[in-house]
Amino acid sequence: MQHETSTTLKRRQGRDRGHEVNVDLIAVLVAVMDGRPCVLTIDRAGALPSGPFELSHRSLQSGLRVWVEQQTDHPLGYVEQLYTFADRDRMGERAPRVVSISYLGLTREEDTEHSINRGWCSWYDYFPWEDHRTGVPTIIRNVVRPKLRVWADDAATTKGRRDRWQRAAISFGLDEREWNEELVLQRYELLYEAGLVEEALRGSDAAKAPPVPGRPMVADHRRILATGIARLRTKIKYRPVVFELMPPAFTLLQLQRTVEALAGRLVHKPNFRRLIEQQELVEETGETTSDRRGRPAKLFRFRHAVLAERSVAGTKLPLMRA
Amino acid sequence: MQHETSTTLKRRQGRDRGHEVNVDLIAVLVAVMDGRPCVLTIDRAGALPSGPFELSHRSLQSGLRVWVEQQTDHPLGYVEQLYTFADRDRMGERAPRVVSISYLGLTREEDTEHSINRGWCSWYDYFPWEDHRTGVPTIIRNVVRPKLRVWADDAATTKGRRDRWQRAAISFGLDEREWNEELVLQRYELLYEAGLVEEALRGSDAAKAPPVPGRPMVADHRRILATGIARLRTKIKYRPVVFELMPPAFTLLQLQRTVEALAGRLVHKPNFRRLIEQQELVEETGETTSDRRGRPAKLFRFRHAVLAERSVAGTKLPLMRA
DNA sequence: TCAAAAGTGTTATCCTTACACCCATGT
DNA sequence: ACATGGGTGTAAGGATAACACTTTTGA
Repeated sequence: MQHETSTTLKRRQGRDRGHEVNVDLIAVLVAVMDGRPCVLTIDRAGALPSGPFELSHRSLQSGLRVWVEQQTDHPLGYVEQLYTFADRDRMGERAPRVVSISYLGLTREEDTEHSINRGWCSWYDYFPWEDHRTGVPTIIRNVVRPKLRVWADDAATTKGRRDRWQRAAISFGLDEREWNEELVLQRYELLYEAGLVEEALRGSDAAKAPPVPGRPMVADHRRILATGIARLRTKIKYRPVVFELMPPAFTLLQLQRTVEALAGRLVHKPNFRRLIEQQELVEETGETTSDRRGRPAKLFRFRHAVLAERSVAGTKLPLMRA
Repeated sequence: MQHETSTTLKRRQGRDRGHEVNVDLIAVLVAVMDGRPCVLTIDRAGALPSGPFELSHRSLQSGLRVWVEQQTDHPLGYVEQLYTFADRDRMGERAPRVVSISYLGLTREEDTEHSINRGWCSWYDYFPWEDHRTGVPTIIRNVVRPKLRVWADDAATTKGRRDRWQRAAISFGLDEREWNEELVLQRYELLYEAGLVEEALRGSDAAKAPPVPGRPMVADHRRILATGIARLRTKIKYRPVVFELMPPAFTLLQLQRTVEALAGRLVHKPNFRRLIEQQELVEETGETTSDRRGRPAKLFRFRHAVLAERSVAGTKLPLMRA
């Protein structure tokens, strides 16, 4: 069995035909406007910008750029690959086989009427349970928790009921547990499994419990969006990616509000400022703002040098000194 | 431009033909045998187990399992997706267009002659500069550093030379910089860019400088392996994945040696033990070993409960208390 | 004067790191 | 005795979290 190299190579080199698949490139494009973390869709139905990967594309990323710029007139800045999906059953009814390679993109967008019309809307429209900036959303106590309770109790065995409830409680921070903002995908998948989001009910005609509030999206796009949010919430903690979402000059409070919009929770102002300055992520421009009420704030810009200077990796292992 | 939904949907639903691509599934299978972090290849040329994604496969993962089990007779345990590649130019000469979806798999393998014959070999054969357990490898001082120096000096401008050397120094921990074991992929890509690995020389017939030591692999498999190692070195720090590589019962030193094999550096024994026990990752089996010299060691097993109990996510933001 | 936002100082606590040392077993 | 590995104690230093407080502006 181990000496299949030659046949394997033949397959890789395409001499065996018949395994061709359609490959889609799909983008989660994020911008933060006035404290709202927004995602770009190409229509009201909630479809992320996407298009097929073609032989003419130089690479996956360049193919993605082509489609996004064509569909949205929006130039693409920072981009990173998210995940590749290909599950049957999750793409809606009788969908043909497609592999979706998803990407996360970060940009800046002015907060104008025009922008909103062009399909930017808050990701909390799709995930209302994710915004904890003003405390635990009431929807969790009033809707999510009771519905998950029912789902858990619906399990066949005692152990099944306990396991379901434990998963629910951990994901959503129930029963005195801490809320963990990074578990965006876990939460969505749990609701999907429990039949509590619209996407999960599409295949079957069975009369199920009405879903939890939160705008659905086309095909499995809401799952892809959840993947993107989760990735971004994790990444802002160890890489200076927030700055991709900021204008060239900004105040520390603006920066803080952007982080809070993404994380979906508030941060401690004095400590946040120290954290940023101590890490030498920013430098003063010399200017100040005074457009709003309150004391004028110093303007800062991102120190692009840190991208080269540091490799920033948390250790977390008790290494020996060299 | 924004109202392309219908055409986009048509494309997604495959009504436009002609964009079919071959999709390959490819596995980086890892096991640690006697202090050596091993990767499975299906031949002596250094080909990772792989095969085409077919319409009959239920999902990407299940397709992968089929191929790996067929090509290696090895059952697949823990699996996670790594990255999806599709660069032209990196697949060897005139290769046709292929999208490679790569996975990382962790297993246990007995350390027998049989195993070695079946294609397990140390990943440090492919990346000799990555093993810092016995100090900085001589190959870095004697080969890598001088060759990168030449490459850096070969840049057109002063700034180009400075930038190249800075990248080299950060990646490889030169000039008093700290070694960062997570930058496996960065290092390989840098060597590739500098024309210092065999894979980079394949296309051109130009007489280039001889490459740095380190076994090459088929197509871009060494890059995929580097991606897998990097992922694993990062992940062991925040998820209890090491245990996938351990036998059911083990001593703390065995666990430590496994971590060290993966990280490519030594850890501080007393602190390592405290870290493990304090996190309640393991529990005593009650037995002890005495097969070797030295005081008999307690045997431990992984507490599978922690997988459910905790969600383990580092904060790193100065959050406000709830 | 007050509200709102900018900023500074300081302390308590925890985690990481490092060092020092003792224990148990086989040769 | 000593080498090898197992195992504990503890103190220094740094990062984080929390609290209290001052400053500067516009209404």
